[in-house]
Amino acid sequence: MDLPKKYNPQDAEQKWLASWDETGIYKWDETKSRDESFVVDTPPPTVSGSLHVGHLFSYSHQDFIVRFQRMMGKNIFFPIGWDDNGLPTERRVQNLLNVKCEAHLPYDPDFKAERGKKGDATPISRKNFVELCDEVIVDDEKAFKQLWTRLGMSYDWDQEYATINEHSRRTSQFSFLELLEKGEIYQDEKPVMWDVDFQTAIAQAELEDKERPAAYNFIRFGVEGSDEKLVVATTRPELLPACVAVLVHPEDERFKDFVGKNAVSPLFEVPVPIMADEKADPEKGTGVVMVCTFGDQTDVEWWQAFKLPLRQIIGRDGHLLPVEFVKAGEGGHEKDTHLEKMEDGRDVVRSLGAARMIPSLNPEKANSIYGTIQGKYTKQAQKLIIAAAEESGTVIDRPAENITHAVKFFEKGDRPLELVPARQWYTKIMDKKDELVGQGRKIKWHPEYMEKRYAHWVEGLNQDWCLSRQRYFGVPIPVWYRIDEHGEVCYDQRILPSVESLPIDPLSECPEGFTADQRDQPGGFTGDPDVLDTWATSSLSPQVASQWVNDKGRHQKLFPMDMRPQGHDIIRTWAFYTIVKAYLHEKEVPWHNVVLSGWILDPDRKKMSKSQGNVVTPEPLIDQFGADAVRYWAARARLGVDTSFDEKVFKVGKKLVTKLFNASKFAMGRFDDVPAEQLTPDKITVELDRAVIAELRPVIEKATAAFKEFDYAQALSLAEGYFWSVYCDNYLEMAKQRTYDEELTVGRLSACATLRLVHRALVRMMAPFIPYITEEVWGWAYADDADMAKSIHKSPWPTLDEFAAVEAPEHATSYDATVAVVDAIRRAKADAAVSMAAPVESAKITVAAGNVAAVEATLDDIQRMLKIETATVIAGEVENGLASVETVLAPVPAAE
RNA sequence: GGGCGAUUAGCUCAGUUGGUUAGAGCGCUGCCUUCACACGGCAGAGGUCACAAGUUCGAAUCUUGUAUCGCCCACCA
Repeated sequence: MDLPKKYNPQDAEQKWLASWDETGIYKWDETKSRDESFVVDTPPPTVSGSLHVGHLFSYSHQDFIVRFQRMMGKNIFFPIGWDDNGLPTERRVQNLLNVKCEAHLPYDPDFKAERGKKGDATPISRKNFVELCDEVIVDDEKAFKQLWTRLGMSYDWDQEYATINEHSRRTSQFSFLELLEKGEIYQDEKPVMWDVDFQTAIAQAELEDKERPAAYNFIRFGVEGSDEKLVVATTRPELLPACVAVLVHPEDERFKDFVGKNAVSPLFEVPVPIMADEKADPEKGTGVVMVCTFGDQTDVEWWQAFKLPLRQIIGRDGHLLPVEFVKAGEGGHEKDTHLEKMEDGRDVVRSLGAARMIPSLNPEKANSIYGTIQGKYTKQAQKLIIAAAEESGTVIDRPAENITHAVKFFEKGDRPLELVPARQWYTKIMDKKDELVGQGRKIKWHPEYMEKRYAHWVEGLNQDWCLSRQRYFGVPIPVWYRIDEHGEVCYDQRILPSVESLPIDPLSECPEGFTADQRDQPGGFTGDPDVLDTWATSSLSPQVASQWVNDKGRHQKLFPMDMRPQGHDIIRTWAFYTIVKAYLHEKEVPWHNVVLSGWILDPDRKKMSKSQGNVVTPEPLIDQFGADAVRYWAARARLGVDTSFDEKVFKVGKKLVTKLFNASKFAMGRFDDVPAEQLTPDKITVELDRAVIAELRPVIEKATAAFKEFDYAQALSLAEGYFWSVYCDNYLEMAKQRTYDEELTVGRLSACATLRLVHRALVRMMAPFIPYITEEVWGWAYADDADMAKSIHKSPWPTLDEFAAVEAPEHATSYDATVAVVDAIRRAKADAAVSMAAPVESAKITVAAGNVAAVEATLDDIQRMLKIETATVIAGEVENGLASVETVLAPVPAAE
């Protein structure tokens, strides 16, 4: 065998990628049964995001498990998708092509965008915009594909999908329509969490708390028919004009007498009821809370509970809306909007925005003050209100107290969320929290404690899943509405598309039976302008990959899936919503296992992320260390554990690759001239060889068990430990002298068979982690074995059966006792500062009585390894129960 | 404030159901140019397992509490 002197990872990567592609070893076989398959719900990476080493890390984890399952004989379904749906792509297209989407515009089939266009953004229709997104992401997806391929991901590229492509849109819209029909989706108009910059509603899962400085302002409210004052503490004085009530705790003696009366807000002089409620905390602020529409979630709850009027002053763009204060108590003017009970029991805000009249005792003054804040952002309005209050001299009770408190933000947003009443679509989840927790329990989480995070999230949900987003690049909500003869949109008269027609864009396509010129006309129709939350589509990744909509048989074969790999940060979104969808559609769990990777932290233990500016880009790493070494680094981290980015580990990986290359080359060179047919387990007759195989058995057993439980890190550690220490450092050294025998003696045959069979097992145990070098080495000797496959990655995972014909060593302690003796002699040589190859004239070896026979059984190998002329083994007291040795070194030959 | 996780050698981490002197890699020190590999080998130094109390014949491992760090949730008057 003529083997190369050095291993070059780059060359090997190119060579084997081409080979794997050509032979199609990673292809899913559609004809195999579900039982024989292992099905993965791969996370589609956000293609417009930047790649960093964290991606290499977590994606490698999936591949370890998949490659193990493949070697276990499973038919692997390992698709790959691209998450190109949503805001990141939308922003990229806007910047790159200088366009903006205006949903109401008609589709222009001839529109062409130019890159780098200057000047004002060109307004285009939603359909045009989506088409541009499709174009832009092609390049991103190429870059990702390149990287995943090089990393050695064993994807079946025939199963590629994208979350915005036609199939995903069709699947997502189909899901929407099916759940609508089942009554699991409804439309409602109520206060929602609203981002004033993105101008869209968002869901609870997209919230992020941020600590912000604020100040308690102590503001005096008057009490009707009394000279007394009630002092309210508020961090949001700008909402004073939106105040609809004042609340105190029912048991609070200080305020008992006020309940039932009216308070009068300062500056605007709006009479509002003083009410009692348990939720008003006497300890907080002054114990008196003003209810505004809307300062926070509690305001919404009080507003609903007490049927308070709606005084919406914050607009969807974050500016203060125009309102008019009118004389209070003069009938006919009270046009505040209210919450109404619908026939189906839901509460709905009626006549939204129709009335912006607020009753005041002094409308002239109120209008004058409001005039200074109308149209301003909330922050400016706040300053102006405080200034006005200070100016009046009677409103401020005492100086403001500075505090910091958590404020809700959209996770991608820059300004706090507002609560704004709006018509949105929801998926019902509040009514099935218990069932959803139950579904989580049916799934195995790796690591296990992650299940609690899921359960806590579900238990803590306080609202249904808001599905609609007021954005452009996404899956359109497939609904049209009738418009009545007065031009009013009738939201309860929905027109739904047929399943066959999906996907549709209701803004550019007409419902059946209508023509385009009836759009937005009295008696005609209008399309729902919103798109679905990206999670509404991402949560269908199993159904998208399984072709649920198009091929029920195929879906049956793949669903529920075996494994969902993902980050723990998106348990509340991706994992949760996927569980929701699977439950709502099929009362099923989407997968049996979730495996959660940790994060990569920079050396300062901060999460690596683009916004922190501490990312390490992946390609140079692979260039420098090779894909195998990068994967090795990933494999050392257990699931769920955050890991710091440590370049030393890449070096260790590279060393392992080199060691495997060299050790393989050497080992194979030792048995190369013996026909493989002769190197069978039954030829392993020498005590040392049997002892070494006895050491291997538990390694195979434990690594297999660990891998079955998704603990790849443990499996690697076992294989690597055995390879380096037992195989290389000890066994190769001990057995190689026997392989130098000129005759094919029984001893040489036994050593060669051991070297080959153990090596053949070890290299397979490392194949899931370092697929390139193992494939390279495999090709040298084992690709033609009858019980193996051409590719190591299609060859069977090692089992004890392969060594069943090897008898156990005569002495149970053979290996340990032998190594103890070897170590003792090595120590003696090290103490004498001579080479390990230095000859020893005689050695008197003392071991525990029980080990004498064991050591004698391997003494010949020990002597040949350490060049010992004569050796005697005696029983005696030894420290640590191992071995001690007295050696007489041979005289050093005179230098020539 | 509630929950989850972590705390083991200078650094990065293993330590499976409590069991003899707590491990690995890197780094460090000394030695060995041994015919697979100097991207190597051998040997060595280095730890009161965060702290305290408890259970036990025996605790890094179990219980309780404390401290520090990380994450998630709640807290927005």
